[in-house]
Amino acid sequence: MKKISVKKGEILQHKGELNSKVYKVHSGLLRSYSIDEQGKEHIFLFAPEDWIIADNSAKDVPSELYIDALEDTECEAINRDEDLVLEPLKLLKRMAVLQNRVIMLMSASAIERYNHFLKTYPHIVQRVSQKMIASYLGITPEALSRVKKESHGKR
Amino acid sequence: MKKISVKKGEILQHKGELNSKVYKVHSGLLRSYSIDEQGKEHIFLFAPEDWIIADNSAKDVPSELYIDALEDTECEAINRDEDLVLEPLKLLKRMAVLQNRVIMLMSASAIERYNHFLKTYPHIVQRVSQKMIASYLGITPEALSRVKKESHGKR
DNA sequence: TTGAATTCTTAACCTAAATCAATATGCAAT
DNA sequence: ATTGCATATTGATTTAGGTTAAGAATTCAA
Repeated sequence: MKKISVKKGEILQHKGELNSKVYKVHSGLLRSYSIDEQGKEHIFLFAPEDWIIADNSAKDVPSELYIDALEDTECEAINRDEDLVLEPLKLLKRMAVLQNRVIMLMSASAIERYNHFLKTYPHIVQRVSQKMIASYLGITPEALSRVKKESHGKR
Repeated sequence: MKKISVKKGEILQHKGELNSKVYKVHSGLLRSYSIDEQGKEHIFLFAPEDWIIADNSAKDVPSELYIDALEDTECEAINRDEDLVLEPLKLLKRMAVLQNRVIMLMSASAIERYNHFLKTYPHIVQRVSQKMIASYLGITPEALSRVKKESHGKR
């Protein structure tokens, strides 16, 4: 358990690392993301204040995710087994978030996912670029731009 | 913690239930799935022997998933807080599975997801219908049928 | 402050997968 | 065996979202 300061843009953890840590954000904003074979980024999670972010790969397997800072951030690095003991309830919350994410990706259209994101994470919306939101939603920035126009029309 | 026998087709748990249980499968095969607004089923998870299956919604929130049996199944119902204490490592494994699922859904094509599924769950492939696999992959049975033809050609 | 670099938007076009529809195959229950 | 029903395949068509490209708007560094 140690305090860490990360500046905007700094990478806290790379894909492929072995004993990855769990980060508890005190202030600022972290994100985790993967890069696929075509070199495209896919944001897995945003972690603002009081969130916990980590790669969840099995411990004996190289991590899948990068973690970096979207804002200057103060956080705390925790070992994965410690985390399990210290904050079991937060872990369940993270499971809930992930479950929701899978369900949305499987059953909702781009517009629906966008509106759901606006509703669920209004505080994050204001702090990140459209590009980041698109990446989180699993669509291109162009598609998001179009989706927003449609949403406007509806209100 | 109590033993339960479920026959193929029986629903163990409905969407909307409040204090949902965690099921540990001893033999047989369970699945969890959601049904969207258009009435379409989306399989969230297959749970064969030794797997654990549950809805992961926050405890104070109605569950999102149905759980039913794809084969006659013997399993054990566990309270969610008990589960957390009894099998913390399995819980981490489930997180790993979910993370992978999100990454696949966001960054891989239907063919890639199918091949990944074949490689990762060869034992499940033989036990469920194409329709079920398609539903798990987030595509239609028609699309899966086409994808398989392509895969054949490539080998 | 100004130039360079991202980011955002818009448009035209393209492609993967969905939808719709028809047939074929398998399976369960009498 | 025969009926009925779900599953699987195949083809034609549609559609959501991707790709490419170009211009406008912001952000950032010097």
